[in-house]
Amino acid sequence: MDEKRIAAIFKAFCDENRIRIIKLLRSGEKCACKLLEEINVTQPTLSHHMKILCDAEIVVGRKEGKWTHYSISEKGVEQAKECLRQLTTLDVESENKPCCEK
Amino acid sequence: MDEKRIAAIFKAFCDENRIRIIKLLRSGEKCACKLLEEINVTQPTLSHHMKILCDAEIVVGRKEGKWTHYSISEKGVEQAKECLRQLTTLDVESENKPCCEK
DNA sequence: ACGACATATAGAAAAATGTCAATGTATTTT
DNA sequence: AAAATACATTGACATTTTTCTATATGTCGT
Repeated sequence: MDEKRIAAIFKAFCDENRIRIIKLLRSGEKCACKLLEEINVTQPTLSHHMKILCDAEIVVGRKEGKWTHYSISEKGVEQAKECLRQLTTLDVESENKPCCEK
Repeated sequence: MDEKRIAAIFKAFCDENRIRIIKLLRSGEKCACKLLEEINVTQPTLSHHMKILCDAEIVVGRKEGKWTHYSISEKGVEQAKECLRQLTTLDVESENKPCCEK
């Protein structure tokens, strides 16, 4: 995966309000109006955050009439975890010449 | 952990250059001058990114004479993984009233 | 002690992000 | 059909982040 996409995925988790939204969704699917009651932003701001979360595929939206129900995407979360794993797993294969020795 | 700290941890992973730096460190400890050769920023900008990575505890710096050797912190990475797990694990306990029903 | 080197810090400019008010688009309710 | 509701989009503004140049700090070699 390219750096830009990886960055987009983790951007989901680097705003305080988005973290609050994710925490709220742990208890299950919620519609935007419910989320709006719980976090202290205006409706357009919430909508903006939901877009970022959905683009990162951490959250999915399900439209039903005039409501949109959001929930955590198990698939997206797995991808984020896998991404974090790949990024941070040491590569023992590549021999690493010590650098900047005296 | 509070939202601010969680955000700080994941900020490590939401800049393209920092992701490149982390990828470089997978092959083992590297000094700043080596990293500088590989990513396309000035020395102060690299220094700035290293500070963010170290503050997030994803990377640790080891000073040795005039050099600073950076490496991925296994401990910090584990904490990030655990954090991601906790954030995204569904809470089956809390019953979730369906909201916004017709 | 002096010059060269490695890195950090300060300050400013540029770019990206978060926020809100106003407005648009569906859909539902009356 | 009109009003109300739920959500998205637009555009403006403020804040934060990224980046640079210039400079400071600390260490090494001579």
